[in-house]
Amino acid sequence: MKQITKHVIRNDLKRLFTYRICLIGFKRKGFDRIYSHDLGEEAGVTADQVRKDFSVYKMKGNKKGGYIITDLLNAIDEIFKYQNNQYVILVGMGNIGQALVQYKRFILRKMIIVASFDINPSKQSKRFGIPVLPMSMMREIIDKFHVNVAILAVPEISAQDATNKLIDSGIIGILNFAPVILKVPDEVIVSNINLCDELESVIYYTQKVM
Amino acid sequence: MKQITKHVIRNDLKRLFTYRICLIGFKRKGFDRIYSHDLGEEAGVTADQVRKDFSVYKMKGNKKGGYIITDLLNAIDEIFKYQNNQYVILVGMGNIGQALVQYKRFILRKMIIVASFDINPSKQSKRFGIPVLPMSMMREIIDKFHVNVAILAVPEISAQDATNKLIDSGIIGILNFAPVILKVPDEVIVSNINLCDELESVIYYTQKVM
DNA sequence: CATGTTTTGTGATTTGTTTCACATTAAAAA
DNA sequence: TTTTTAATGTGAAACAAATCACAAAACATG
Ligand SMILES: NC(=O)c1ccc[n+]([C@@H]2O[C@H](COP(=O)([O-])OP(=O)(O)OC[C@H]3O[C@@H](n4cnc5c(N)ncnc54)[C@H](O)[C@@H]3O)[C@@H](O)[C@H]2O)c1
Ligand SMILES: NC(=O)c1ccc[n+]([C@@H]2O[C@H](COP(=O)([O-])OP(=O)(O)OC[C@H]3O[C@@H](n4cnc5c(N)ncnc54)[C@H](O)[C@@H]3O)[C@@H](O)[C@H]2O)c1
Repeated sequence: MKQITKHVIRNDLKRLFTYRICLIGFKRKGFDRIYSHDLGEEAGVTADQVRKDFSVYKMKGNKKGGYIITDLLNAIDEIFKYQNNQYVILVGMGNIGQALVQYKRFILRKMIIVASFDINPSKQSKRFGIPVLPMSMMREIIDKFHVNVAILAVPEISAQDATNKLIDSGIIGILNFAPVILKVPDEVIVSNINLCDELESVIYYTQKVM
Repeated sequence: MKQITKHVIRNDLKRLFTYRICLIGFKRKGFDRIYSHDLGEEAGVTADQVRKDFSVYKMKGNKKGGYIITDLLNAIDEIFKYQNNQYVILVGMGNIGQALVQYKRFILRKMIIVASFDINPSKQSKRFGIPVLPMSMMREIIDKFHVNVAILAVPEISAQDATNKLIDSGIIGILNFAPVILKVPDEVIVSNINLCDELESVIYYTQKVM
């Protein structure tokens, strides 16, 4: 077990995701070229930052002519290896879990929730488009679909237990919604979503402004 | 309208939130003092970082004796001004909106969703513990409860429209779940939650590991 | 009461990220 | 064809964040 749980997603990678969303938007509007300036405005960063990011990943544009959108999208896809669907599982079919399994955009981005798990048998009988299974079936599903990543949406009190079971079953990446710092081995990636913190931050900053 | 939408929550502030969660946990377990080392382990950062953060905000501990947990919690509360309840509204009572209005932890942290809004009249008749109102009542509620901050959970296509209406009605902080960069005036704070990006990042990092 | 140990507190240093400045290039205009 | 303009590309500089190193304090021990 590691002492320091790193769950930091590099900022430039986050920006690449943003760029991709913006680029898809521009493409849909009929553009096939884009200037760093315009992409920056849309993505909420400076043009310098855009060019620097592209420079780091060796994406080339045309002096005076801007960047070709499909080239950029291909390059980004290459960085993130988007050939195949990525299968994930979800644990905890409560309020937030049920919202997530119905989120269409995951599928658009080739991330498929193949099954969800819950200790509560009454959840297991409900229909959400994907099967809701007992915890005992976790390993079987993980092996069958070669799942590496899980979304964790169980109550705080159960989060570490569920994490242990996930790691035991072969999971090496967790998107964690419980406001808890999970103890995991070095090689496991954890990314924490803490909506209270986010909302509180916004409140904090609005009060600074006034 | 500003070109560069900054919606960055400073890193040390985020850590303060984490520290608070951990400190509350320690307190509940019966501790009243804590060493930077132990807090760091729980919070997933180094002991150095903990001490540095506290040093910046002038929170003092006792050489050899560690920090007094209630002192730290009071100091953090002071930084974030936690005397009063903070009222917020939510727009878009779809899958994610419904999960959020039922999230108890917001209330624990004194953030109260006083009302939600939806264009769909069929949502307006449903019961979720808080009223679901038509968009036309937004200004009235914002004024009545002195609301500054909104949670935005409408489809991407409606996000900018809804944002304009929110800002028009006096909102100056938005927690945005739509995967869209919102155009807002300089003084408005936007914090974007992009769950696709987060999940994709985790997948990306797990594939790097292998 | 001196000595050793543990822990805080913080300036100095290192590392990482963003911005700046400008050379380079390609297209458009003269 | 030459000049001007508008863009990219990237090393250097500035800035920000994290880590290091160690002095200072407090307590424990003999
Ligand atoms: N509701 C929200 O909007 C929201 C927002 C942010 C974070 N969260 C966090 O997400 C988590 C879930 O929140 P929720 O509101 O959906 O809670 P919930 O109580 O509605 O759902 C939790 C689900 O997890 C299941 N569960 C409990 N222990 C389990 C275990 N050990 N293994 C498998 N399943 C288990 C329960 O049966 C239940 O279906 C919590 O940690 C919460 O803090 C929720
Ligand atoms: N479902 C998820 O788990 C999830 C996860 C992350 C992000 N999101 C994002 O959150 C947003 C909502 O997702 P969802 O799954 O809840 O969608 P949804 O379709 O279930 O709900 C959207 C709700 O917004 C209402 N609405 C539409 N236009 C409106 C407007 N102009 N003003 C007020 N209300 C309006 C609709 O009536 C509906 O009730 C989307 O942008 C989505 O990308 C959803």
